[in-house]
Amino acid sequence: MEYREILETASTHLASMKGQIMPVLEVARPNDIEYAKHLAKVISKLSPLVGNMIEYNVCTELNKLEWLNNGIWRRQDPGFPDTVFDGNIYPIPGIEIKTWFPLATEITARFKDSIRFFDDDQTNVALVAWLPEFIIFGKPKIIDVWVGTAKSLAMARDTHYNNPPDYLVFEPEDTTDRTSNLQQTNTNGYKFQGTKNEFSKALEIVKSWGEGYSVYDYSAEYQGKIKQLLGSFSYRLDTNFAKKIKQLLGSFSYRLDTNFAKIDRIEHLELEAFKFACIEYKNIESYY
DNA sequence: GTCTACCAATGGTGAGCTAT
DNA sequence: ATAGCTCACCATTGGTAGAC
Repeated sequence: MEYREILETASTHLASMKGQIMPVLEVARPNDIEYAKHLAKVISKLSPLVGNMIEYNVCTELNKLEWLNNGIWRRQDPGFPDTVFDGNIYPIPGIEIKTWFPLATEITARFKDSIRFFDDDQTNVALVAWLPEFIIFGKPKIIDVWVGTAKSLAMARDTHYNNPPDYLVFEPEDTTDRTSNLQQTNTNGYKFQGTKNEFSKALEIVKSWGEGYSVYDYSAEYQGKIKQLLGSFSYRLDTNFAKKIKQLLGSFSYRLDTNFAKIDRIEHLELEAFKFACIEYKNIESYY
């Protein structure tokens, strides 16, 4: 089996898990209305725990299929992606599992990995939407699954966010010399915080880069340019003195955007369609 | 083996803006 | 007036290295 074939088979199988109940835990049925109200408020707290259990379950599920002695699916936590095919196939196929509790305010899962890791398109992302079988109580139930390529998510994210000088997207630094716990793999986003006047100045600089200045590019050259706007010390110092220095160097104030790459916001076409399909389930009547 | 320092990464909430 | 949405911000976690 070739790696694309393995990914394809696994992805199809994951999609077929729709409707499955995960017998991992059960929330007891509330006996009175007061407790039911309370439960409705806090049920989303289960999300991280159930998410992890679903990841574990998905791995077990995949190993039920026949893989022609090429290997087995193995869960790595921590590590990226969550689930990899451990065998004699290269590049190593993998599936990153993201879980979504559709009653929460938004899809809180993020996808920050640099597009540089997906050259071979060997990684897929599965978004698993789940709810308790009776909305606020019962066992977790998979209501739908979407699978797409990691590469397409990364591309959607980078093109959606990068828009200098208003918004800058940075590749992870070269950390190959560091120990494993200090390795960077994630992109990050920074939002402009300066005044209108400063913005016009920044825009001038950006325009001076020439045609295609706002198209995202992970090359060292482009990254160097946007890094100049941010300045290496902008988030450490916020005094008038620092502001003056930054003006002299042509760098401006930015804020690290911790919402960056939430998959709810990256405007990935297929994922948006899936999202709208799932929102149906927010309507409790449609659920029964 | 244990403790401290440090770090990447994630799940989640709510104020305030906007369209109706 | 209000429902829905955008965006800023927070709390917390799991992990390693290095000193002792």
